[in-house]
Amino acid sequence: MSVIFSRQCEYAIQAVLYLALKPQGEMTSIKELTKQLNIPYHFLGKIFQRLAAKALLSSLKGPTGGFALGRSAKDITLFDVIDAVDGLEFTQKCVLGFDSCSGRNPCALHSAWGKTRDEIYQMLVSKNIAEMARDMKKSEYRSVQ
Amino acid sequence: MSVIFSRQCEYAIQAVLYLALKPQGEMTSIKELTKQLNIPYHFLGKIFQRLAAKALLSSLKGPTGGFALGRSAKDITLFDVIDAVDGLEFTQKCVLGFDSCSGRNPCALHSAWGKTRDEIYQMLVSKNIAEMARDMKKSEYRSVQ
DNA sequence: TTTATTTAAGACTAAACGGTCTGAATATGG
DNA sequence: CCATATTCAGACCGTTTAGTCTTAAATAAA
Repeated sequence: MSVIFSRQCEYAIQAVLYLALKPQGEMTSIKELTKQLNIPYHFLGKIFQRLAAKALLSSLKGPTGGFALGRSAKDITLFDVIDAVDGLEFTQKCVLGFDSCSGRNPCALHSAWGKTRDEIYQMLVSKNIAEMARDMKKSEYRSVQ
Repeated sequence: MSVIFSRQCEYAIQAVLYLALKPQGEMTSIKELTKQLNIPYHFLGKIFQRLAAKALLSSLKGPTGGFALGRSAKDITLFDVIDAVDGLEFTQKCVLGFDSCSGRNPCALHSAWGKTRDEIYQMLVSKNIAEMARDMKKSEYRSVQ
């Protein structure tokens, strides 16, 4: 089981961070991505297809084709990727699963989780993927291994 | 999709919190629990069966039978319940799904998530389920509605 | 002792998620 | 024009999770 985000969302994040290190506009093939990141080929194809439909990515068919970020890496956060893949349910649901949980009728973790959730939100929006990808590269980030 | 814990783990937590409000040793039937908490009858039966096998609950067959906490509510935390149902994977896995993520080879969220994860841990162990259940009752907690 | 009520156990079904396969469409370069 | 490399699209399959059903075993009370 994944921690918070679905498997395909994790893959999407990893692949988008990989694209963020490429020169703007350069096309990268699914083949390269899945080899470098160790992600199932056709599965990432599906995921990227959807992200291209939502304009988070641009795509081009044919040889020299592939995918690129739909806008500058400086203008994309992890939150954007998560929104596009998993949606934003996780920002709203009660962490203990109580349907009736609310400020007026709080569960035992309502306020504590509210604080944590805000922190997670900040974690996802305070840096763009260009910075994040650079940080990972700096600290000897290796995609495979 | 649930936030962090599986559906059955959420059910387990809800039901255990319900038991925590009962006089120690009093048996509560699956029927009462599933009615009050709006949980599928047979599913909670399965979940509680496993929790009884792990001694987190005690059980008794026959009329006047049912389930009770295996030890004092003061000696049980949500962490205990989560450990018994979902296990502790979520405390170890990389939030972005990188297999290779570690202190030496950190992902872009490694340190930020570490801090958040510690907070979540505190959230789960700093109060016992007796206190938690009382807190919820105080603030007009109603299981069904 | 009989009946009713409850958990125990395991097989079963349904839905969600992860992943694969195939063929068509599109673009490039020779 | 032709061969090749790529995405696009949709059907398909496998695994995990959620949830159901049935029967047996145990217990209590009449």
